[in-house]
Order: sequence, then structure tokens, then C-alpha cells
Amino acid sequence: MEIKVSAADTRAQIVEAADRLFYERGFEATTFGDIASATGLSRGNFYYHFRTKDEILDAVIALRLVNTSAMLASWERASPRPADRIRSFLEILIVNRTKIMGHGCPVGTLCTELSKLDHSAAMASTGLFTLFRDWLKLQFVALGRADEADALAMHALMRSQGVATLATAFKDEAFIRREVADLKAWLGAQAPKSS
Amino acid sequence: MEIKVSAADTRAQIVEAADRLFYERGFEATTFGDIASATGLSRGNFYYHFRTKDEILDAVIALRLVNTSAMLASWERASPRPADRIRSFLEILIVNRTKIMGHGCPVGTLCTELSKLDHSAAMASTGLFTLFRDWLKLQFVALGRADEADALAMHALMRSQGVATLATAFKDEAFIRREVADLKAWLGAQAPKSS
DNA sequence: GTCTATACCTCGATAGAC
DNA sequence: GTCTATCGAGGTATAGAC
Repeated sequence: MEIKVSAADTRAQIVEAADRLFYERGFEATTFGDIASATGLSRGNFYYHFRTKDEILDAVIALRLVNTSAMLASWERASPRPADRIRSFLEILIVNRTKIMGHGCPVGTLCTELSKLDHSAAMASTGLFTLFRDWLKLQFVALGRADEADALAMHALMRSQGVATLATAFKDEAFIRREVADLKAWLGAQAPKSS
Repeated sequence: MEIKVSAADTRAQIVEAADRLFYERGFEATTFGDIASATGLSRGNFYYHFRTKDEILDAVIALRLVNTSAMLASWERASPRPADRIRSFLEILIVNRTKIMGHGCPVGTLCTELSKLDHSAAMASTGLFTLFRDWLKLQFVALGRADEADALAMHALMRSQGVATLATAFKDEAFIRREVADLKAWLGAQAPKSS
């Protein structure tokens, strides 16, 4: 059975390059020329796989939804305890610190850019946040905080976003580590009240 | 003494329109045509006052530095107590909630965009954050928390940024109010340990 | 100082050869 | 399925009349 370099492979190659470039430079600032250079494909070829640049954006968001879901699932497999799973979430600020100091959070910056552009895909990009929000909520429910689970999920998400934004502005790794430690302390204080 | 509509007035008009549009649509997405429509001036006229679009950005950042300093000074005049002054800072999330839900924080979104563009004015835009940071630090020093003042200032700034980003994504006013209340509770717990 | 006209470039998108 | 060539729109920036 021979290896088949099909249209699907080329399409995936385009989407993966666009995923990275939309993150690093922003959606609008990324040109077809940028994607062509990154993939080694010609500009014209993109239109065999997508009708417009917006369709590439849709595909990038769909890819991120899949990748994010897989990441959340891997955190669940890695840790049976909800507090450890939430710590996996908090750790990405440190794991991805270099990229974050350069380009912010991929989710937050995309949502903000699309909101400013009044882009039709703005709601779809918010779905990436919803993925994290719902998953965190489940962990807080498992922690015994069912009543406040959504507010706690939003709070954790909010602080991760704030850290990412200031880390991008100040390029301060020590700040990231300090705030992640603070978040872990906060998480530790969220254990069930009576147990 | 007659009213003199000088070049300085026209220049200020351009910068004020650019200030608003750079916030609402982003720096790159704002065109000279947008600024022309907003001011009623012609595109060509901009080049009498500025050599490039980047020079308009420099002027916008300079204007924001002045306006921000004035706002911080007004908060100092309004409240003698540092905790009340910090509360003035936290309140802007609620006062500006509509704009924030539409376009995020003017400072955070500009810093992030310029960072992604590798723009030479990125550092200058971070200066806007530094203004808040240093002012908040002074208030925490006055609160009797000299040792941790900068970390507390960054923490307050960080949470305001996180709230702005999620508010933009989810357009949730109740979330903003809840997190501001939470921030005020946090601030209340920052009173001097022994007094 | 402000305007109109336009140069020049780059972008997204299209047409058609291979 | 991928390429080259090119179009039309819209961007920044310039030239020169007023």
C-alpha cells in the first residue's frame, strides 16, 4: 500500500501553517504569501482547497477545537484527581511561556481580533474558550463545588488570560511563574468546604 | 481675540479619531480612509501633519499617555485613601463595560497587536501599562505593603486584563460585575497585616 | 493648510495551462 | 491537483493645484 499524498494532506498542511501564522502574526496580518512561503505551495493552489481566506479561518478554528479537545482528554487520562487536572491547565502558562510572551494566548488574541473586526467567525472562536470553560467546570464539580463551578471555571480562565496579556507586554517570565504559583494556591483553597 | 483653527487643531483631530479607531478596529485594520471619514478631512492632508501611519500611532500612544496620567491624577484628587484610589481603577471595568465587551482593553489589545506585528512601537505601548503599574504600586506602598507593592500592582493589572479579554469573548456583563466584586474583596484583604 | 489626482504596491481572488 | 499569470480592489504615500 503506497503512501498517498492526497488533497487532504495538502489541505491539512495549509491549515496547520495558517494555524501557526494566525497565532504568531494575527489573522488579518497573515497573507496568502506568508502561507505559501511556509508550506512551499503556490498562492493559486489555495483556491482549490478553499474559496476564501475566511474559509481557511473556519478550518483553523475547527482544527483548534479538535486539538484542544484532545489536550483536555489527555489531561483527564493523565490525572484521575480534578485538582491535578486543573493544575495541568495552569501549567500551560509555563510550558508555553516563550510563545505566550511573543504572541499572547492563541485563543484570547484570536477572539479579541475577530471581535474588533466584527468578523462572522467571532462566535466560533469563542467556542474555543467554551471548551476550556466547560471542562474546567466539570473539574470543579468533581471537586465538590457544583454550585460555583462555572464561576470558578471563568475565574481560572480569566486569570490565565490576564497572565498571558501582561506576559506579552512585559516579557517577564518570573511574573508568569509567580502568578501560576498564586493560582495553584488559590486552587488549593477551593477544596470542598466540609470533607 | 479670534478663534484660530490652526494646524495644531487639525492634527489633534486626526490623533483623536485615530485613537478611537485604533481601539475599535485595531491599528492595522484602520485605514486612512477610515480616519478621513471620521474627521471629514482628506487622505492627502494627513501627510502634511504626519509622514507615515506609524507616526500617527506614535502620536496616539503619546496622547494616551497624557490622558492616562490625567485620569490617574484625577483619581488621586478624588480620594485621599489608597484603597479608594485602587477601587477607582477597578471601577473602570464597569464604567467602560460596553466598550470593553466590544473591543477589549485599549491598552492590552494594542500591546498584543503590536507585539504580534513585531512593531517598533510595541515597547512604547507597554509604557501605558507601566503608567498603571507604577501608580498602583504607589497606592499599595501607601497601603503599607511596600515589599509586595509591585507584585500586587501587577496582580491587579493582570486580573483587569483577564476580565477584559473574557468580557470581549463572552459579552457577559454579570461576569464583569462578579469579578470586580471579587477584586474588591481581594483588595480588602490586602490591608496592612498588623495595624 | 487642505485639497484632488495619482503613483505604486500588495492583497485576495480568478483564469487557464499543465 | 498544482502551477503561472493576471485581474481588480484597496492600501499607503506622493505631487502639485489652490
